Amino acid sequence: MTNSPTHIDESLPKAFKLCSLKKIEELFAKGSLIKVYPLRVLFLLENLDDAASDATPFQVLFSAPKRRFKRAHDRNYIKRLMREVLRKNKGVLMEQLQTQNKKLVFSLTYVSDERPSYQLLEQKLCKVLDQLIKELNL
RNA sequence: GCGGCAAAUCAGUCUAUCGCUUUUCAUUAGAAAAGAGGAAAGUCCGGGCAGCACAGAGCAGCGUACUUCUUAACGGGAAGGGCUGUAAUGAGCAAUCAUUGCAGUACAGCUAGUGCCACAGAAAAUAAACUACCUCGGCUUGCCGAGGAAAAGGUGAAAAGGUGAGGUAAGAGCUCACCGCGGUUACAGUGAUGUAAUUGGCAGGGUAAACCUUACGCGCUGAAAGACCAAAUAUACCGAGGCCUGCGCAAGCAGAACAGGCUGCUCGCCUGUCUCGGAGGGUAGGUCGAUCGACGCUGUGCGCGAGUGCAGCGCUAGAUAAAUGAUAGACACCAAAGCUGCGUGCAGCAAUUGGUACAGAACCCGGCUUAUGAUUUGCCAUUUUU
RNA sequence: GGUCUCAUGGCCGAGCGGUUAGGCACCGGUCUGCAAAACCGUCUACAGCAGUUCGAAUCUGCUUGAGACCU
Repeated sequence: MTNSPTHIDESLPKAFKLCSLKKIEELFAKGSLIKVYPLRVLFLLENLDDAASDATPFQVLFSAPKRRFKRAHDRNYIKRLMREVLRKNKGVLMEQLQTQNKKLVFSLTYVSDERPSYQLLEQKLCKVLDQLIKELNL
């Protein structure tokens, strides 16, 4: 998972997705909260063992509430957008995590009532990433 | 031109960059191929599939309800019949009837029983008699009493067959003609039903999307079903009390009692063996189910049709906190304003701006319902012009 | 994914085929120097669209919204 200088890795395969039910429950029970409207972020930091070297530096969960978006295709659209933005802007976060040998588990929840545009979401999500990196360095 | 209904087709396309899921290939890096819908939706029906249950019977419950057909099945679909509304035409004094077009139709049974029908009205279902009508009697001469009758008035959603004529004190299916309604018979039709003849003076208002009756159908639960792997396992532990009857030396057998099961209930059948209290352990996940099927397309035979037989070709998502996307550009289509032409609301033109619907598979099929952008065809209704 | 329930004024809530009770709130009045309390009065409703029926909040179908349960 080393980034070459010429080619920026913009992939986001399934290993980065948070699937374990136990981890999710732990996250929602103990996670810390950051709010950057229209996003709501819960996160949890872990020390990475040497044995689990193949593990990804972070795992993320995307969520769009059914309460606010009645139609399935609207929820899918929002989750796709969030994933798209994260995939393009995750580089800095990855580097920080790898140098500190830590693992981050976090969730992204969209809490507005309106369908977002790509540009708006990118701007907001970059703010979120900045804050996360600040938290890391504390 | 606008609106409605029905049927059919499509569901924006291409390029670049960066990504997602599955499969195949490759030692790796990576490469190639495939990747949402007509409704994937609502979950309103039906089936496959799976588990549990199932000697059998009865009761309850749920559903369906013109006929015939179609199908794996259906509450779906097709064809046909009846009924209702509406328009036109025709017959008739009228009541009403016939034909045609269009639209609708949850359309078994109130003549099995029970219930309900507010208000108004005399009376709301075994008929009855407020006003008015007729006869007789009385007198204060416009009222009272007795009787007749049920046509007229008014009420209501609905008033006890309708119209016309005869008849009568007045009237009444009281009688007659026609119409409507019911019964029977014959004929036609697989049948719903239709046609004709004959008969009944007419009895029996409506309501079953009121209880209900009749006929037919339905075992229950749904992929969070279920199977396998892994892991774990408790009919365990502690305390208190109890341990029935018969036979038998005993082991055991039989019975009783209790508990449980037969997933709506009962009969009936089967299984097990003590009760009370205390304390207290454990359930990360993975694989299959799961995508070749009542499958699709083409041709052809049968059938009015829904459908169905045969032949050929094709393989067309399989995810699992859940994949098919984002950005940029070009083209296509729609709308708006602009210019030109004239028949003044149409045609042509180049460029600009905005928009391109409804909506996301979650085991799989057959329907129904709802949402929705265009295009084409047919039918119906309406408006305007020639 | 599956199963089921509910919807009546601003809020709570009765009504099971015949003019939609009642309470709270709001508004107006009486009372008071002013207000509160009390009393009197007014206003505002059957989620929507069809059907059955003489008549529907109630019965039936479809739609919309809200909520609950099953791992």
